[in-house]
Order: sequence, then C-alpha cells, then structure tokens
Amino acid sequence: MTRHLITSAIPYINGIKHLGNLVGSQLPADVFARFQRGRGHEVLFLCATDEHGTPAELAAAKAGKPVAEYCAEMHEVQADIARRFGLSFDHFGRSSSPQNHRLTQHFAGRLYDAGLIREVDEKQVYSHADARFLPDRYIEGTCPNCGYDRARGDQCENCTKQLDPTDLIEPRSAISGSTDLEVRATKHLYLRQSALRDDLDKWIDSKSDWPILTTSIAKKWLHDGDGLQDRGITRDLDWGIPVKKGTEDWPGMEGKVFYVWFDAPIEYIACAGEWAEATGGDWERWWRTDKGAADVRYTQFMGKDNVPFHTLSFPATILGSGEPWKMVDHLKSFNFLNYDGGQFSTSQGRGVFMDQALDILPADYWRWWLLSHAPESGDSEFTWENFQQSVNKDLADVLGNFVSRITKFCRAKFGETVPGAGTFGAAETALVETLRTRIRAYEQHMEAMELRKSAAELRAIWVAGNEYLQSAAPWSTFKTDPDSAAAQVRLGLNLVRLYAVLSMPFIPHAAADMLAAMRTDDTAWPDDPGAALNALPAGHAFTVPDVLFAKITDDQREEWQSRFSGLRT
RNA sequence: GGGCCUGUAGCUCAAUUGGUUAGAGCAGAGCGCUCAUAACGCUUUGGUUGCGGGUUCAAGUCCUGCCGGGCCUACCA
Repeated sequence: MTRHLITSAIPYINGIKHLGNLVGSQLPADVFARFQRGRGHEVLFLCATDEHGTPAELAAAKAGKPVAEYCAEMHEVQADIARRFGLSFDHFGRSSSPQNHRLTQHFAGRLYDAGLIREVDEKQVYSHADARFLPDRYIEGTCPNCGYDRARGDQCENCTKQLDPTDLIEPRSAISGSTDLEVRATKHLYLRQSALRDDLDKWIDSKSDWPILTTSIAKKWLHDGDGLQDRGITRDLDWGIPVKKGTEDWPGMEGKVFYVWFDAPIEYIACAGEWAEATGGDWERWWRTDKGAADVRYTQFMGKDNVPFHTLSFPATILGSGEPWKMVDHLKSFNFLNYDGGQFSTSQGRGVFMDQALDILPADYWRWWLLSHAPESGDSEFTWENFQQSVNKDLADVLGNFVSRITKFCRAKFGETVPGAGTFGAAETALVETLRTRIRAYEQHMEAMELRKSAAELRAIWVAGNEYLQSAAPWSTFKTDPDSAAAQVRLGLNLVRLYAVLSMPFIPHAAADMLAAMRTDDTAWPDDPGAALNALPAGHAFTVPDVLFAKITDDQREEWQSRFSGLRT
C-alpha cells in the first residue's frame, strides 16, 4: 500500500470559481485521490482557500464587510460548492488559519537563520485616498510609449510594453481614481532564491517524468536573463500573516505582513495541521520525512499559471529551511479551458461558474465533460454543442442506457433478483479478458494522471457491456434457453456494480446511485475481473434505478447558451 | 521584444519519442437488433498531418523560414 499526499492549488477567496479553475486543479486532484482510495491506498487529499492579498481586501470593501468576516463567509460558500461537486477533500482549510500563521512565521525565522533573507529598502506608491500602498497593477495612467490612457503600472495592455509605475503619465489609483499619490520609502524582506538556484536546478533536472509544461516554465525562470531573482516576501497590508521571525518580533517590520504567495503554499502543510486538529490524525507522518513521511508519494495539481511558485518559490522555502520537509514528487499542470471562443474570466464574469453549473445540471455531467476534455496538451474549449453531444452520448446512451436495459430486462423476465440459473461460457470468458486488458490500461492511465486517456478507456469499458449484451442477446436466448439468458443477465447485473466501482473517480454520484440500485456496498477494486463479475450472487435483490442521466435537450442547450452568453451579473 | 507550448478527418483528440498502409470517439452514410433513455451493435465515407525548404534508407515526429492560436515575462493571485 502506498500513501498518497495530494494537494490541489488553493483557490483564491475572491469569489466563486469558474469551470476553468475547477478543471485545472481541484477536479483532477479529486479524480486521482478517489482512484487511489479506490485501489485501497491511504490518501490525504488537502485543499484550502487562499485568503490574503490586496484583491481580498478590495472584495471585502466592495461587499462592505470586514475582511476577516468576508473571508469566513466566502470560505463557507466555496466549501459548500466543493462538497456539492463531490470534491472529496480530507480537509478544506484556510490559509488564514492559526496553523498557517505559526508555520509561515516559523519558515521565515528558519530562512533568516540560514542567511536566506535580506532586507531591501525600496520605494512604493502610496495612495492617500485609499490609505494603502498600491501594487503596480493597481496604478493606472497614460502609457509613455503609446499614449493609451488606461495603462497599468506593470504593463501597458495596449502596446504590451513593460512599465514601472513611475513611468506613467498622470498616474492614478485604479481603486479610487485618486491622483493623490506619493512615492514612499518602505522596507521589505526578500527571499534569496538566487542562492538556491543550483539546488533547484538539480532538483528540477531529476524530475524527468513531469509534464513539459511544468519543467519548461521552471527552467525558463531559472535560466532566463540573470537567472532566478530574489523575491519580495512581505507587503504593506493589514490583512495577512504578521511578519515575525518564528515567535519573535521582527524589528523594522512592524505592521507588515507576508506576501500571499509566500504563505499560500505553506498552507499545504498547515492544512494538514488543521486536518489533524479536526480529526486527531498525525500530520507530521505526512509532511516530515524524519517522522514517517519518507515513503509518502506527494502529487500536486495546478493550472500553468501556478507553476513558478510551486517549482521554485515554495521548494526554495522548504530547501532553505534546512528541515526535512516532504518535497513534491509529481507536479501535474494544466493548460487553460476556454469558453465558447474566448477566455473564462473571473474578473469579467465570463463563462460558467461553479454555482451556476450546479443550478442547471448535476455535478457528474460537468465532471465527466471537464475531465474527458481536460486541457492536458494544450488549451481546450468548452462549447454547449460539444457538451450536450458528449454528455448525452457517453453518459446517457452508453452508460445510463446500459444500466437501464439490463435492470429492466431482468425485472421483466426474472424479477428484481439476480437470477441463478445457467453457467458462464466462452462469450463470458472473452468478455472477462477484454475487461482485464482494458482495466489494466485504465489503471495505467490513471496512475500517469492521463485524464483524457483514462476517460476514453473507461468509456470503452462501458461500451464492452453493450457489445456483450448485443451479441449474447438474452432477449432471444430467453425464448429457447432461459438458463443461458439467466447467466447472461447475471453477468450484466454484475457489470453494473463493476462499472460503479471503476467510474467512481469520474462520476461519484451516479456511481453511488448504481451501487445503491444494486443494493451493495462492495466497492472492492476489480484486480480480478472474473471474480468481480461474481460479486452479486444468485438471489441477490436489486432495484431498477431511475434514469441515471437525463439527456440534455436542444431547448435546454439553447436556453443555457443564451443565458450564459453575456456576463455574470 | 524574448522564452515556451500548439496547429493532424466537419468537431474533440491519439500516434509506443525517427519505423509497415496516420488511428479513436462524435457527427454523416448503410445494415442489423427490439431488452433499453428513438437507446444498442456491425460496416462504412472522410486526411497533401498549417505552408515552403532541408537532414535521413525512412519525417506527423528532427532542423530551418514563413503563417495562425495560446501562455509566461517575476508587485494580481
């Protein structure tokens, strides 16, 4: 048995996530976690909300609430939606937790002791009207290069020239529009990532099985220009983790907090601490290689935008601490999902958001489509036509109808009990061999986290059931040889249970319905398909389930297409 | 500007890392079946692998130049 530590990139607290966010991190992580659990491995699957930073403060202000209260509420909202999507976190934590405060401050202290922190005096733009320092991109003004009047302090969106806020003509706050700005001196801590460059480089080089997307981004940051740059890890904000050196105050850093990207990955560890507090578990057994975590396999899931922080900054934090923390073993990254010809956008409200998705269809519809079209090799695109077509064909026609035809046929001819007559012959043996081959392929693809290939293989396993029924034709054999028909039906009913077990990672709710209909809680992984097809014995009672997947009609598709064509209000 | 990814059938994607005649699903066409959610099965049409050069016994795969799409470029997260 392997022990799998699995983390999904932690979603930002600022609002409800869209389907593009979901498919890039939480959903594939959930599939992997469910698969490993299904195979009998020990899993700790962690996620959390990422709560610090300027956008959280602004969102809270917009909502007219204290930021702590806003975050607490949004955490509950996100937790509820995650639960309804079937995301099987062992713990859904918060980066603002006391555990993360302590641990983040601890890491900072260790890094300081190791000589990996330096203090930098710098100048930042301060807005009197907003009573806050402004990050570069929260300053707007006229671009000195092209004259665009809504250029941001980091880059002009019009001519793509990179800018410094002081380059802008007539700079103003993007928050309030105020021009009452001042350049102030301030002091910040920098993590000396450059000192760890060679260590990080070797570490990345040792990861030959990571997606190209992952390693190429890391390599670029390591070797581009002057190489890996030191990074500021503190900010002049109110909301965040106060800068401390372990448990001690940090002279000169009063009133400052750690940068959200410094504390967010540390939450992966702190989250295990939150889990331990909630459940009585032993979190160090998962995170400290000197305390039992040496044999843990750690896998991270994230969108490509998160890769630099997970391949460089966070590893630098861990390596620099000099302590035996568990490092990531595999980092699965995803491209982006586009929406009907453009990008999903949280800030612009474009696309389908998780709450809206659940309002119109059960989670499994979305899970299946998103996972079977996951943006693994390049960006992929959601269209309503493709969604309707894929879901109707795969879930309703191939799987749902299979369950329906076999259970209804049995009820009509033998009653709602697994028939006991007849024996399995050559056709059944052939089916078992087909399943054996396909299940082994499915397992390999899942182990490799190849989602689209896994989904295709799972679908092929469903199809095999229809092919078997078509050639066995129990509706014909029943007329001349009822015992043979009984054996064929018995096999078919057992396929329903088998399919539920195999499909659990992708469509957990439907899988649970299938198991309930078969009145079994036997979810043993089919290491031996032949044996698995005898799990439901003769005489075992079952129920004909309701339609597992109602089809999406053209009217529905058109309605949703137009409802979601504009922006979320 | 620089770096990286990407372009394969009408659509969504494969192709064991340079090796036989480029394969699946969907959509289309034909046939079969009648248990089932008008579902299922079988057969089948469809490709100058974005375009032009080059290397090689052999190129979707490697090199090069164009054309298109995307991401990143370090103070959003």
